[in-house]
Amino acid sequence: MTKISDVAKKTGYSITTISRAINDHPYVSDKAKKKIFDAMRELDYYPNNVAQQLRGKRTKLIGVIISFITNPFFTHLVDAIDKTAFQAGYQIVVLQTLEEAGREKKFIEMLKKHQLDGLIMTSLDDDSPEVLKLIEQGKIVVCNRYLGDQNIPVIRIDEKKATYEAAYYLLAKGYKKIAYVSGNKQSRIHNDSRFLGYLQALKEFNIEMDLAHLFLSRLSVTDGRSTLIDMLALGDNRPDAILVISDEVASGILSQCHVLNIRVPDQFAIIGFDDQPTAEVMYPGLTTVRQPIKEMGRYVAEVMISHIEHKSLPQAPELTTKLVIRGTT
Amino acid sequence: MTKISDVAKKTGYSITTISRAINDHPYVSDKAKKKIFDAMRELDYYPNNVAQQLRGKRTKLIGVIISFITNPFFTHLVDAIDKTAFQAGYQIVVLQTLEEAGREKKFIEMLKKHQLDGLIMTSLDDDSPEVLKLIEQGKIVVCNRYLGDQNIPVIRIDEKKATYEAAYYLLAKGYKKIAYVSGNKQSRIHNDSRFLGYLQALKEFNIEMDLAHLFLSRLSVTDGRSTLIDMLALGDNRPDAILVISDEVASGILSQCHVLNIRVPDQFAIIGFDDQPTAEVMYPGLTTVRQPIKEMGRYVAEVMISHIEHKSLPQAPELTTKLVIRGTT
DNA sequence: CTGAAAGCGCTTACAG
DNA sequence: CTGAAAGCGCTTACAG
Repeated sequence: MTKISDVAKKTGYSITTISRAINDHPYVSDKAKKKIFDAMRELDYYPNNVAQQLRGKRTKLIGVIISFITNPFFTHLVDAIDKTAFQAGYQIVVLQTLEEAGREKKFIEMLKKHQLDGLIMTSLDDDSPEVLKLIEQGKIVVCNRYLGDQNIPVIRIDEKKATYEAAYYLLAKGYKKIAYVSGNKQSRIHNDSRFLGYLQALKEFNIEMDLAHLFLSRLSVTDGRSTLIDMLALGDNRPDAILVISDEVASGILSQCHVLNIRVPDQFAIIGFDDQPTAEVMYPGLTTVRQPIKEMGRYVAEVMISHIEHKSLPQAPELTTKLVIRGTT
Repeated sequence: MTKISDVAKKTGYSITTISRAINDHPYVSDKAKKKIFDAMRELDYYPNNVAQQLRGKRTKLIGVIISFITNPFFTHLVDAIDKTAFQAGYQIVVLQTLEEAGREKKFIEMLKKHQLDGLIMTSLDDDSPEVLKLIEQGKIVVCNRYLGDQNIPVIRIDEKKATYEAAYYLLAKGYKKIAYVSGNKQSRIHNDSRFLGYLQALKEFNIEMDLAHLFLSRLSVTDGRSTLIDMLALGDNRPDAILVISDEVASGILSQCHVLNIRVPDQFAIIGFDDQPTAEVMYPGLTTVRQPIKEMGRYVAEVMISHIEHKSLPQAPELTTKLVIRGTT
């Protein structure tokens, strides 16, 4: 492995001068620079980043914790974060928790061990004092969905408004029995702004929520399929419209409608959430709440980098959702 | 920032002993261990990984280069790689090229600068001597699709067989004009085993390929839509079946069929490639070539780690594709 | 079982 | 414009 002293030996300059040339320091003669860069090329020398870090204290690595990398919402978010970070000279490390206990902890350790300059978390299980301290220090930035302590700053869309508008749209169209399908757990539903937005719309139309129309912990395409079957089992009390907090689950429901010869939107209107690429190619096209993923990703990356570099924070953009109407409503 | 000397001061033991306790070295008294671990907890001390690396020469980071993180094929591959690597104590760094020149080069530099222990590449533009050397040294492992130098070891499915079987299936069903739609560029098609498999099937049925039925550089849903329109423009010479080397593009074609009221599979039979989650929820369900992504991901990770740790290579699994028949054929 | 000291490959304040 | 030396936070061979 060639190292800086090899370049020094080859050129006759000191290690100090080689280092300065590499780091674009002024006060290195052009003659020296040329000789040094030539030697570096010949030796195929690249400075050992680890040694540089030990001095400079920066890894130029930002961790991004997501639950599943196979979820398109997260890949689009990561994509936006990556593009912004890359331009600023940072590299993203995608860390998936798989919703397994222990993984999150391990990733936070990576931060504490200085493997990472900062950590962007799209979910947060552990809100222990140490983690809160890291958030305060700007080492951790939380974005997207966090349903815990309300004092923690979180970058997110106006979630309540998003579901309020979607439910309102259905109600205004005359649908009366609107089911709510979410990946969220029972225990956390009371803190969930998306659920609150749905409730508010119902309230404005003087409709009482029917607990039988609440379907929780529905995460996958398969869950979507079984959710439709659960709904049909309600007989006369079955919903006439479905607000699903995930395009993935919505696509399972819609697909199952084809299997069972149920007409959409005649028998069931369906609204999804996210506007993933799939929504557009489904048949009929899936009406869904589009999230400003790119804007959110860019902004959260900017905030993270400002913290790392001790710069002033960028101005917050408006993170506005939009109901995209297609064929399922 | 608390460091090892802080722990030493607090416990009264030497730095050496602290280090040994951390690294589970034998010959540290239980009494010392207890005192040290307690102090570590109290101080919220975590060893600086960067300093450890400078001694140990390992970052425990493996880079994975993909073109787009928003492509489900890659996320599933990354998922499988990640799971295997995580178990072995490695963390994955997902690097997307966005097919932009320069990014790949930058990522290879990360390897040379020792930011990464190894690099898994799912595509490879730069086959310069230095890169070939890194491949030989086992620092870089190539998997999936690489259409260049035939002497480079690549971990991949039997691509020729995969498309041969798909095309054969269509021909055996009586389809005569089979279009071939690929994301590949014109200039690389002659090295593309998938294309060769298609040709071979045609040959066995004594059918000459029609150049008008060859659609290249088709990468996105939108490309799929326009491809269908291009086909319709062929009038009498339009294909009766379509072999698409991407579920994404296939979903664009299928969706556009709905828009234009074209019956599938009556007027067009369609076969995709990958068996992405979307394939199952399309209407009708998309017939497609399933790739053994998990097995491939696991295996490529195992090979990478064996190289890094100078262990003997794992046995290669059979990477068998399978034609999954649904409603579009 | 424990510790002093060298060294990993760099950067940077200090001196010239 | 250039260089000798200290030091970043660890690990490990050597000595006890």
